[in-house]
Amino acid sequence: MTDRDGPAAPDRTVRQITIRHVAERAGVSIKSVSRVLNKEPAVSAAIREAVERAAAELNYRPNISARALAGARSYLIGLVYDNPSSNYVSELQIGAMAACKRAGYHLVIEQVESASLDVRTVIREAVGTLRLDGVLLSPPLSDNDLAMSELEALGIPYVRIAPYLYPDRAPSVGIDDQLAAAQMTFHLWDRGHRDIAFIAPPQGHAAAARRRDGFLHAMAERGGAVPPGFMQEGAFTTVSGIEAGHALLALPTRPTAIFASNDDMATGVMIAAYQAGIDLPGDLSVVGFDDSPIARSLHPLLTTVRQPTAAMAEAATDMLIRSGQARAVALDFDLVMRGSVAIGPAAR
Amino acid sequence: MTDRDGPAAPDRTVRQITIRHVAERAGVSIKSVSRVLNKEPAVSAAIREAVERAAAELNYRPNISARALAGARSYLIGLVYDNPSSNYVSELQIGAMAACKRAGYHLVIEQVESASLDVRTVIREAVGTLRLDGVLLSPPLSDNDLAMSELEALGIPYVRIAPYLYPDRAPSVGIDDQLAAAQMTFHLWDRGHRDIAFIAPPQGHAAAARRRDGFLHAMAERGGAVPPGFMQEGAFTTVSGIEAGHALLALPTRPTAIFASNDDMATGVMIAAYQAGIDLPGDLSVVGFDDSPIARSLHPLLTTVRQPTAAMAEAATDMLIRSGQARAVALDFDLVMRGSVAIGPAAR
DNA sequence: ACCTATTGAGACAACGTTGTCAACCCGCTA
DNA sequence: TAGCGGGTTGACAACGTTGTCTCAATAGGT
Repeated sequence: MTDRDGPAAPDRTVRQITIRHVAERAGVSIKSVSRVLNKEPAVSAAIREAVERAAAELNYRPNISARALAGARSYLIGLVYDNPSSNYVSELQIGAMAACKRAGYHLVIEQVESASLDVRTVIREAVGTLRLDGVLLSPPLSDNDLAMSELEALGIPYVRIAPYLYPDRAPSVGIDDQLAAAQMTFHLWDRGHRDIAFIAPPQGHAAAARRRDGFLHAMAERGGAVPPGFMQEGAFTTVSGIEAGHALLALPTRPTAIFASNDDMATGVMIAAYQAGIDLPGDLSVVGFDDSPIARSLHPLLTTVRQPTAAMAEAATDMLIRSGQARAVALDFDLVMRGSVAIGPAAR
Repeated sequence: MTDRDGPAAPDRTVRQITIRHVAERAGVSIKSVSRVLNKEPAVSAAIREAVERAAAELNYRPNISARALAGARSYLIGLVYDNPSSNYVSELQIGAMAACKRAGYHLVIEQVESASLDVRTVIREAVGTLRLDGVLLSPPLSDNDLAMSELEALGIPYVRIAPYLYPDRAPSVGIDDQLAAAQMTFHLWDRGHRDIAFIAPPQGHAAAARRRDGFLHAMAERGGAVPPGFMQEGAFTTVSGIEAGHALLALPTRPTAIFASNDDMATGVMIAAYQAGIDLPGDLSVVGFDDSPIARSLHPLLTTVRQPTAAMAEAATDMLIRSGQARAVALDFDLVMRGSVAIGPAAR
């Protein structure tokens, strides 16, 4: 185990600056240093200042391993995800990292296959070995019973991001998917569309099912009809969007607007329209959901719903760090109006 | 600090299963358990087996904090990145995580603004506090002097992913960008294109500058001419691709093919072509570089160069974990032929 | 002036693992 | 039979921090 140190191996034996050095320089006990660093009460201003100066001068960084070993906190938050779009994960990470950085925490990421039993193992392994202070569960893991049970058994706090099922099982952060879908539907309606088709998320996909409800309720509220052929089922992929698009565009009475329950499927619809020689948005309006980056690369630019993904992760991480008692938190969403919606027949 | 435990607070006082429990159950000393777990030599088969059984029965997981504190290794690898495309980062993470998982390591991610002095702080903070065993530097940090100097000062091994500058400064993993660009250029040439324009990466952007060299050398080798107007400068964004595309398409002699040095700019070129009413790929062939997911969402599908991003990160992580002496490693790339290249004038 | 709270500070023992070193056992040689 | 060396094993002390306990000093009430 020591023969790993070749001639070029870096010198890992440099002694680090410890709390003891700081204590010595400040002329106090190590415990007082610890108190100052952890912002514990009952420290005089004089000692606090002396310690802070000494720490700054020595450029002292507490050793997280020692902290975790001695104390209760590991200063590590885990982000567990399956594999939704990379952009989505990336946004989550940005938000989570921002919150971590602010509080001196660090982010450890773990990927799992949510379908497999692997979930249990990965969580047990990561938590057991890393002593995470909390875990962020992102879709579709936010509704994964195995993951939640395991975390509960291990007694680790966790927050679910954009869950759908079991709303009160654990703290969560999300948006009101149903309201967002309804508002988008009203937008189409108000722009003069009546024949609106919907491409639903795959069966069983959680948060997204609420998008379908939002669409249907909004249509009902306005007194609009949704013929059976106007409800297509997708798989959240571009390809499934192309298929659903072709099916809808082949209908005897063609919809004047198509609401895809995510942006990838909306992209597919646009491709289908290109292929069918249909003018966008003149002959067909298309809207999506998520505001993934592709929405800004399409032609025309896609009108969609923006979820504050990064903010959601940030809020969730804060909840974990603060260990507050908050339950389900709903953040605001935005309807992003771009060029893919034109005036419909009823408003011409 | 203790009033954080509300009534609903999880019981974090559960004692974990330690090496001592395993030792007791196996009837050996804790040191022997440690030896077995670390696969040290000089352990009899009998003890090895007894320890392994006991550990499995107790479902024992070594505490990473204690390991890091007592020993030399923290079992933590850091991935530092600025913010290239989210897909790219995601691929890196997948590769790095795979290598980590295999070796019982975990991945900590840190984002920095490479332009700012922040780089130093983030690295010092993360390394100083986490005791990382190694750091993965991803573009554009792979060429960041500040980052490298800091890591060298700290004595932490690091591997650069897809670097360009200072090829021998530290171990690195990449592809041969110049060769890839040359091969793509030959591909266009061989399909009958002679008037080929190039949209270069922003000044100073590292690995990508080699793409420009590859293009120019390939053209020179075939005896082709590259008029000044055919070399445009982009900013790696879709918008800059649109601008460059419009500039190129407004030229008196229009190129029959455009080689954009990344996929986002190729997307922009396609949008510019749509807007100018130019038929793709009939009147204009377009190729990109990176094989980002958008390449598969465009219409027509984009021909591009696929970098084995995940494999690069995986190889880099392995190098870190094994602490081998390998230097610059070049992995294989692929030319992904899709529909965006048509037969050019010279081959008709 | 005395006693009692209250607050500030330090000594010391964890925490769970690995590194060091000494002791042991075995078979072999002199 | 004693001595020797290689291969195994275990005792014990780190590692750097926080939690607990104790003690001193100060303030407040009679």
